[in-house]
Amino acid sequence: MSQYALATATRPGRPRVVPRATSALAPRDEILQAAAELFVNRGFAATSTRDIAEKVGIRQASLYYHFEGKPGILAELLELSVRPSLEKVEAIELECSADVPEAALYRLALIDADTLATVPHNIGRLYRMPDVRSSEVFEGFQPALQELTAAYGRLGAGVVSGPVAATVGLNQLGALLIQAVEVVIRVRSRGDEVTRADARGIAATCLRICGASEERIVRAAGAIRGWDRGGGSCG
Amino acid sequence: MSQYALATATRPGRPRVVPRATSALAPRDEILQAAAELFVNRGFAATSTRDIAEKVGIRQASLYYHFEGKPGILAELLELSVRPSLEKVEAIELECSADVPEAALYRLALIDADTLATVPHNIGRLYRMPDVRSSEVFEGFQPALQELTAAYGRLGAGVVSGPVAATVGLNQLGALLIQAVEVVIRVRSRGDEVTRADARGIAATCLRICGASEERIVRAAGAIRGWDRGGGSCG
DNA sequence: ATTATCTATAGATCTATAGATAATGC
DNA sequence: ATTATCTATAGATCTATAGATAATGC
Repeated sequence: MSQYALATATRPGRPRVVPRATSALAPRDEILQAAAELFVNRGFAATSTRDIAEKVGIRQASLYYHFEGKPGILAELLELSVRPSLEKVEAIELECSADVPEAALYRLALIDADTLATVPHNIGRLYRMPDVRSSEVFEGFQPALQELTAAYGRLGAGVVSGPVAATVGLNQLGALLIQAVEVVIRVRSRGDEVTRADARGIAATCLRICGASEERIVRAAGAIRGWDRGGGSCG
Repeated sequence: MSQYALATATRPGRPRVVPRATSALAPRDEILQAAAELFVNRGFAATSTRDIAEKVGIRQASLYYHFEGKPGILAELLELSVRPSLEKVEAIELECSADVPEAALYRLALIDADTLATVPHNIGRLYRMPDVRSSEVFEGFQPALQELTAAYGRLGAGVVSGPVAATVGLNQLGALLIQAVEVVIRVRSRGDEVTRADARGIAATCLRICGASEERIVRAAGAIRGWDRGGGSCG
């Protein structure tokens, strides 16, 4: 045996009946990938555990070594597409919503849009699918999603100007803003890519929805750039 | 027996094990209603024929007297949500696209938005669901949908002004316009109603997407009013 | 006779478990 | 010993058909 272990290093465990392609992914991640693509393109309920296994190149029963069935796989995929937002929303609210509320909203929208734009196989769609929404797994995520909507609402409320406040109710504002961010999902569904520049455009749209002036928007975008470099404090 | 047949007139056929509620609907339509609600709220693949039958109050096997299974029911629902548009698109294009293209686009968008707004249980969502899109039934509707997108593209192309034409490709324009109309589906999914006024606003949005001036939009909306009263000719 | 249901059920999935097996790693 | 697979299969749906039955209508 050479001391230079190759990428194709053989793993422990009985070999697959269809030999593994030289995939850099761990088996668990291979399964997540395959499931993501099938769930998004054919539907969650329409995808059987056998479909997933076939795509990976293993036997149906072998899935259960890595996951507790289809619901377990779904749970992990849902987690992947919201964790980044949830992790950062609290920090963003604390950091700077008081003095520059529009910067905070811009930042949250940008992170969200970016996550949705880069997450594999457009799994942001899962949240929109009725078979997912009515699954037991989804119930566990509902509180987190509502909290996220509420955060958008609070941040938006700090930005809104008089005429906007008169038109759109505060409890609708959060939903409206998330809606705007989720354009990313729709664009990707059409097969188009969403660039970092697109994401900034979407974040700006969120501020416009709140009635922010173009000047405030430019300032908010500028504040972000400082963040990305320096990190943390709200100059 | 009285000569005054009641609405609850007994029908031929063996009685149901769960007696019919006094539904004005024909059994076939009862099934369509129940299926529409389940397909949209739980998903097509996630809904079994037994679920549908239960909701109607009949036995699972009895569905097959009225439909050729789940796909047959789906086909009829899909039909319901596009037939009005398809029926009228040709007439609209012939009537007046040459002299007042913006009126034609406005009219088509309005009819579409109105259909999507009033169709029962928001069945416009079906076209967006991956389990539906990958079903065999859906393939049959794809040509009609593409033709509809193409019609939006042609009508839009007659309206676009220079700066818009420079930005958005002509083959994308149709998709973009349909996208705008389908906001109706999204709004209804949120639980909100879509009024006739909302539909007019969406039709106007379509013209704005093409870069039409507010004046042209007002004129287009006015032309419609003439139509609704008089019918047919393009003054 | 016609219509609209019913009951019963075969056959096709689909999920999930039990237990065997073939690798690596120590 | 540990890990990751395999084979085999029980039990739970789910779809779709065959044939019986209970109404109305003529």
